[in-house]
Amino acid sequence: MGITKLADLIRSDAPNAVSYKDIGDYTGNGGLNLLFHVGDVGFLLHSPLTGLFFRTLTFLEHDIKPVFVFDGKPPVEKTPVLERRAEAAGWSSPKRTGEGPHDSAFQAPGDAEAQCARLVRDGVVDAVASEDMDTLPFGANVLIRQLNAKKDRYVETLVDLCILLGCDYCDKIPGLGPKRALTLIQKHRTIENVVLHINRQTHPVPLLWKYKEARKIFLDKTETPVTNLVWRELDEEAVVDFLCHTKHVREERIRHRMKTFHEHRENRREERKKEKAEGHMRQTRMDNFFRVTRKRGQVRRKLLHMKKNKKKTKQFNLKIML
DNA sequence: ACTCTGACTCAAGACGTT
DNA sequence: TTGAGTCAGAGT
DNA sequence: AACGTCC
Repeated sequence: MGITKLADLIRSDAPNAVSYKDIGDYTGNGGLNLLFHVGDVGFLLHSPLTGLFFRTLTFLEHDIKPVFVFDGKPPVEKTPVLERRAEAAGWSSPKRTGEGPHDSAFQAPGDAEAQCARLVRDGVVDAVASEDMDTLPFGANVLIRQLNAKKDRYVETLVDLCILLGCDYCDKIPGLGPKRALTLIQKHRTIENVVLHINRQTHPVPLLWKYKEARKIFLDKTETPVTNLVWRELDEEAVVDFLCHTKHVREERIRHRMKTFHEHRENRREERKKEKAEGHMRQTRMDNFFRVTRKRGQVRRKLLHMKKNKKKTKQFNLKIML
């Protein structure tokens, strides 16, 4: 679990920091947007895999190029869990829990989350959507965008706040919840200072508190192992082969989706050509996106976070927090 | 009065047809 | 299973 | 919008 309370805090104390955008608003800007996903290898072993296929095409149709990172952990012991989840989703549990395409999947060394953050930070990708793609991405998939250069200070502040809110890497100060944490951090900036100003009776600092280690994990600036991602076009035959022949998905379904995908793409191509012919680059929706984002004047954090959010049916929303 | 916590509940994917 | 949302009760 | 199917 990530820092769940952060979502609450943002909702209550910085509602303006969130704006909702349709996924379509990213389309048509030259198709250069990258979006980023974290997944579990286990998902490739089971039925939701089909969903992954469909969703990926939806991304592509919006000029979003997804990058998938899978946790390197062996899914073996997790299998029962995944099966149960699959059942909960209304599917019969798959019989073949064999081997997924590990070799074709990119596995992140160490913590995938951290890896993702690094890729964003280094500008390799634009944004991160974390957690399964199956369940709704949420709190943990809030990942950071545009924390370059001078803004690092704010990142540090945010990190300290998150540690106070409670993260996976160290204890928190009991009795110190979101409200007080925010207030204290705003006032004192760092955990060290906060600690000096709290009532140690009512809010005892954990013994051997390893918040510095946690901080280090968050702020870790070391290597970005995967620097050069290579974009490969969709290989229809390979997909069909894997999904249909190996996983026994009905081929017609896949082909059909693939067909609409190509049609969609063709339409867009012509549209773009037509626009170009007209000569005038009219305001793209992307411009609007930035304008909206920037116009938040007094925001508490000069960070840009992105959050992917899914709505009932097929519409995707993006939350952008400044 | 405000804040924190824990215990509880609830839902949960994508497509196509009707 | 997970995570989100709500509520009651204890704590400040 | 609701529902059944997907495997």
